[in-house]
Amino acid sequence: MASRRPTIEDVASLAGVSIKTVSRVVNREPNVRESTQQKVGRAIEQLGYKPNPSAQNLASHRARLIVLIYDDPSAYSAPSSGYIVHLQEGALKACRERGFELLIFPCNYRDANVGDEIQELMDRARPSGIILAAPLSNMPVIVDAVRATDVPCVRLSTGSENGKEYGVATNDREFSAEMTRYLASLGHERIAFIKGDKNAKAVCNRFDGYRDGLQQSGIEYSDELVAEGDNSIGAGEQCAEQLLRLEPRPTAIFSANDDMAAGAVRAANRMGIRIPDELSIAGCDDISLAQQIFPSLTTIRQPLRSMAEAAAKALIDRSRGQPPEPQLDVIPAKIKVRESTGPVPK
Amino acid sequence: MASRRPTIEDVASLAGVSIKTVSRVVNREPNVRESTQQKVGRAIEQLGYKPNPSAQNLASHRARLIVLIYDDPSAYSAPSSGYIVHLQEGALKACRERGFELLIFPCNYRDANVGDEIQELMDRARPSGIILAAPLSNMPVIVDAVRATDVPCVRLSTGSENGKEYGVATNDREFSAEMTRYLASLGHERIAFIKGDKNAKAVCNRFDGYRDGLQQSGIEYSDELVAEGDNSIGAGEQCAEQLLRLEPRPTAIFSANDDMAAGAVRAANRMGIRIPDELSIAGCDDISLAQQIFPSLTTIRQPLRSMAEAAAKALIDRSRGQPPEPQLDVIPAKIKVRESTGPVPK
DNA sequence: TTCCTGATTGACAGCGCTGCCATTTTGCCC
DNA sequence: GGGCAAAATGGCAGCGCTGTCAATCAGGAA
Repeated sequence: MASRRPTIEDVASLAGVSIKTVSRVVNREPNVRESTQQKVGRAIEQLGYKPNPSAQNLASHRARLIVLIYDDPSAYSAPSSGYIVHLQEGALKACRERGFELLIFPCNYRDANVGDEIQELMDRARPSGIILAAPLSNMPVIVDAVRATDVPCVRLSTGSENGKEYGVATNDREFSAEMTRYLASLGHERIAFIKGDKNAKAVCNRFDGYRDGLQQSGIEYSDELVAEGDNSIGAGEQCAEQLLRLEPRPTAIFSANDDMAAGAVRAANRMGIRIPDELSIAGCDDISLAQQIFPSLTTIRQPLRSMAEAAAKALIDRSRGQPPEPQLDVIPAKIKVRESTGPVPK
Repeated sequence: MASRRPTIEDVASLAGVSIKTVSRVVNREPNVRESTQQKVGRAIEQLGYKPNPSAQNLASHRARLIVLIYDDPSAYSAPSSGYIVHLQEGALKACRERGFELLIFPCNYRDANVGDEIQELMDRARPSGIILAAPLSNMPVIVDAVRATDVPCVRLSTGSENGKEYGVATNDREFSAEMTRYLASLGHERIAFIKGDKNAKAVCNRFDGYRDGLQQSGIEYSDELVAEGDNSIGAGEQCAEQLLRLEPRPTAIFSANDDMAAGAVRAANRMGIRIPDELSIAGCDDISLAQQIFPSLTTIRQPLRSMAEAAAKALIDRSRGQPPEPQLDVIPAKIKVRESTGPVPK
């Protein structure tokens, strides 16, 4: 049983064709007679043949590899791990289905030499494509470094300023407006908002959505009710503390992401403010943390898996010569109501 | 500038040696004169040469690749994402330093065809080694499937039953005893314990440690104070609820992992029991969730990063012909006191 | 000086596949 | 039946490296 792995030659001789024809079948190239495909297919089956990716890559000058670049979760104020894991899952799914591998690449954009690191990875791994996760997808340092490598790239959660490139995003502005209207429909009028990192375009869109929602609900916007964090839990905690010291106190806090919303929950708990009896809190993203804390967060389920999957799929298709069609693929998100929101207190 | 990437031949001719000598320098093989190494090194530097991994792999019959296999976080009751991300970080660090890549492979051990999936991955990627994360590292289905591939494997958090293989674990039993003694030192006498999945050896060791700790503190063990979950947050919540209905109520709950401890926090919050005033809760692992919930968890900082790093390092060394020395590398963990524990209520 | 040993270097044949181009076969029209 | 374009297949040279083994060199013993 310890025999050599079958190679394309074994398949070819068993099927009685040339290795080139086997290669054609394996790569689903056109112009192969149906009967030949069957014959080769059977031989592949029988021998349990699996192409050697190193040989494929070497001969074809590209690796069947997608790289997912994201903000290092161990770095200060990086998005929490749930966010990344969801992206990994989606990208992995698309890759597996197509015989590609996924390489993960956490990186710290505060490092002076991120650019070099990225360049080096590309040199070493020669991937067919790059997926750039938020918030990195909007940071000039990173985006420029990636562009310099001339490897095709899909940026996640970029705004419409995406330009000529293909991108994947959600309808941030719309769903944020919807969440705001939802809070208003519960009777809330003093609805505070925690803004996120200015670099993250998607997060900014959410602020616009918040204002839209207020207006649509006939509530006047007030600067006083807005705080700005850096997307981290700690920042959310601080912002919430500040907002909750206002007189009169806001009855709802809507945060541009779940991490900061989780921080707001911590702050409220610490200050002895009951959720949702005295205060409603809502987030965005629906990372796993949203369900793990108490009370669980009302949030917006961002289709992170689907987004990463669409991105990986587009890159792989493209590497096979099928350019992606839309310039910005918008995958809609929807509200998920949990325990942290309720009617306005009397 | 858009010139062809330099190959080993370019380096060889610039340095005035044969390509084989360049190969020797690149691979740090012995028996190369110091002066030659310098010469080649300079040429590599000057050209910015990077070896083509596909060519290396093809010629050497193995990929410079480590696979990290873990329980799919999207599957029911899987460990939370923080656990995995820490492992990824550690493994990635060791791989990067040595020019290896890390492939991630979440899998669901409940799937009937996990074995096939693993086999297929090995066929496709031909990695130099496998890191098996807990709790998969103790599941016969998975372990057998991995053994069948004859790819070297390091299992994480296995018990001493690890056999002839190299493994990495922590001193679970000892630190659990220590945590128990710590709780006892705060005056607690009714210290409950939430056991985890029987399959996870490490988690079982923690139960033994709990009993040791009780004994060392002169507290009698009682079956009544022990509940058993499946390592998930939901299970922790249920177990805690059950334990907190006992009369008299336990004043502390020690959980075999952080996820279940987080579930216990949820249960206590839901039941209106104040932490740590009325109830102390402690976990194990120090996953990021431990700091994100309120109150933050007193726990045991398990050196997940270091463990994964040691595992990857051992595999890479081994693939280079240096077999790892110890059979079970024990990396000590230590207690991290946060907000969830306090003196026993009067 | 010559010979021998071990350290150092080089030559070259693949590794298993794909790209390119040549060749054969097929189908169809006159 | 001949002629021809298109479809189908084959041949083969690499891709950039490593393994194997042969060749060369340096240094000391005889």
